[in-house]
Amino acid sequence: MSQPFYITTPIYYVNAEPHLGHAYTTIVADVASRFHRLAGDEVRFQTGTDEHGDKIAQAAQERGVTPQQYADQISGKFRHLWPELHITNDKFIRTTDADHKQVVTSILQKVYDAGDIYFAKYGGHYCVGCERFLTEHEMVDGKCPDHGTVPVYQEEENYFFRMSNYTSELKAHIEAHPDFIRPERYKNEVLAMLEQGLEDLCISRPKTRLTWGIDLPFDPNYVTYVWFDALINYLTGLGWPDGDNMAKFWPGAQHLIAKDILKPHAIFWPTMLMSLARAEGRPAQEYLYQHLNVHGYWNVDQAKMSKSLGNVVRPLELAEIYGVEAFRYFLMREMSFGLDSNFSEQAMVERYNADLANDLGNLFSRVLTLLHKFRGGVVPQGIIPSSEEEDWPLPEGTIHAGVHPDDVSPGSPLWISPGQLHFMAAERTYAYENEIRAFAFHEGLRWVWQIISATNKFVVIHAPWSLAKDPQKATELDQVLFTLTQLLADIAVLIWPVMPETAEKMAGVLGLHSIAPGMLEKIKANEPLLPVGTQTHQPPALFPRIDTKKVQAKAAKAEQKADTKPAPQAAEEPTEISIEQFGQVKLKVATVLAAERIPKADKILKLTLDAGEDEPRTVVAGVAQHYTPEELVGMQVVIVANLKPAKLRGITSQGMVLAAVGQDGLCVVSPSKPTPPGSQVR
RNA sequence: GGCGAUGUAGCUCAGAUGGUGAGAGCAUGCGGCUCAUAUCCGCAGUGUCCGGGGUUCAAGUCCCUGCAUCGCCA
Repeated sequence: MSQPFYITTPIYYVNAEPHLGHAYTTIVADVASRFHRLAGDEVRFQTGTDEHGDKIAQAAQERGVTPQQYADQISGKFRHLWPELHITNDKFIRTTDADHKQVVTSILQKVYDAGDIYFAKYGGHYCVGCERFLTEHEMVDGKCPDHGTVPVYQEEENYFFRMSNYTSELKAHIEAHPDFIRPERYKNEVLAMLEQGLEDLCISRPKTRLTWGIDLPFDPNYVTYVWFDALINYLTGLGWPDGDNMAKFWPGAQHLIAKDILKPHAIFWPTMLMSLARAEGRPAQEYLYQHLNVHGYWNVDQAKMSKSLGNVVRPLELAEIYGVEAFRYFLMREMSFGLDSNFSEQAMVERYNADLANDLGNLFSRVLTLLHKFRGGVVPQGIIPSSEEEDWPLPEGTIHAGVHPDDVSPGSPLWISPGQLHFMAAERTYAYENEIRAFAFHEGLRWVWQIISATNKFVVIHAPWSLAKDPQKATELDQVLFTLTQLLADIAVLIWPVMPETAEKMAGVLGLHSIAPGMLEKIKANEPLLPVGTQTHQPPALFPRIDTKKVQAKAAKAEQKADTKPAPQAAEEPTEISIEQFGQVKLKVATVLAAERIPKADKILKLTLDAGEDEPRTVVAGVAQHYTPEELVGMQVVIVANLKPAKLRGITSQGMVLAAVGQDGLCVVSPSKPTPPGSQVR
């Protein structure tokens, strides 16, 4: 347990809808939060929306609504997106919240009273798009280089914050705390800015130009500059000045941002905090945040994105297609934190198949199948040796099928004993923890995948299916299956911050009630997570492999469609398919356990089916106009069992019910005699 | 214009303080196993370490220079 952890994302400007960049930042914050919760730390995770400024006022005007209405609308979109991405923020703050206005006002007054804000005349070329004055040098042909518009020359009096006074103090702090800004490249960038010297910061806008903002407490003719307003949200959210959370969480404050807003966070904000500290007569150290974590951009490779969705490419849709968990994993694994990365559907599918389906999903599936086959799914007797050396005794000449004898006799480089595997996992868990704490998520996940890989190797080396053939080796088989099952539990815990739902699903199947703080410590201490005798369940396919050929074919097809504008509908309907193609469709008999109407949906019913699996399936069927729910209960139907789950009216449908489409209605297909649920149909 | 970063196998990238034969993952080829989601394990490669100069007994690793890409600042 360490210091309470306070992580913030930027508050997102409501001039645009949420996109990949917002999602990434927020997912990173969520992963860090979850990791710290797992480590037993107290955690507070805050995100929100920034709602003041010229641009918002303009966008609202264009739509004929008030700025507040407009802000409410976009802010709501952010707020509702996060739960869908399995994000667990403790606080969602808005700069239009009353308490925030209060805090900003109060801080401005303090800083003003302390003499760090002064009034001065300023003239310059103001660009509305940039919301700031441009220097002569910045303009190209008298226009703003970013917006291509001619700035307006304006002379006005404004309030300025004495930022320049803090230049050397900030520089000293950064030099004394090398990880104040990380990764290092951004620290260097900030030092370079400081080297050039800071100017004072204009922190006001006259109301003649803008009214959508927070009034300056010492001059009602002005509103506060958006950055000065926005940054303070990090304090408001904790109940500044004297809320309980303030004392508890502010000392462990860490901010998370994308590189484009480095300057406000690395320069404006610390100097504001130093000024506030000075105004309160406290040391600056008490007010400065602990870390600023800076990440790079996602370059969306349009060419490699799905064409199946048409020409508009929306990375967030990939989360719907391949699952939120895989989406989170991909973002965390693919980007070297701090650097730019490329985002493409192809890269995501490759990671999905290689890391999630082949390595993790398949490991989970094979180990549990073995456990069920040979030990009834019960965790057998076994131990974790107290040291690598004192390993469980290895039978002489243990040679198993699957590998060359020379390669895997005990002592050879490829050999892994149960003790070695456990110790290796413990060691990698330490490494993983260090990387995650340092925001090197991609590195952290690499360590976890080393454990997964070693566990797969362990399966082959010890070949439980061979051990099972020899009754003399029952103890050895017990130990091997014990070890493997414990490793699955370890892995579930380790991936929880990134893929919480998957981890919990794994835990459930393993008979582990929940994933709780303290488990990380157990793994590091080589203590088993699953008691001997624990009953496990049949494994589901965590990440069904994605057939890349199908995806490509689909993409190609969609591309054709896109090329020839009026899509020739009937053109591609293959007249014949192969038996293999048909074999890919898994049809099963299922019994309807329950059926219910869905509010506001007159065509579909929500069915709960027994398909001979551990848990009942939910399938949405479009039969409401032809069957009453009562008629269906108890009836046997045929379902497509391996259909990709789809969301209909907010309900995830895991398959579809087959029905004959006649001239006057639908008729559900049913076996002609009662058949055990789960029976194959072919 | 100033400053900085990056340029290493087909792809994505690791490679403090210069010193045994240049690495990982993915993709590729070959072999093995059959518990598993046609998955897993093993083996095998290929690289002018951006080009050119230099320092050194020794340089992806230091210096200079050129090119390319990107970023920051003006």
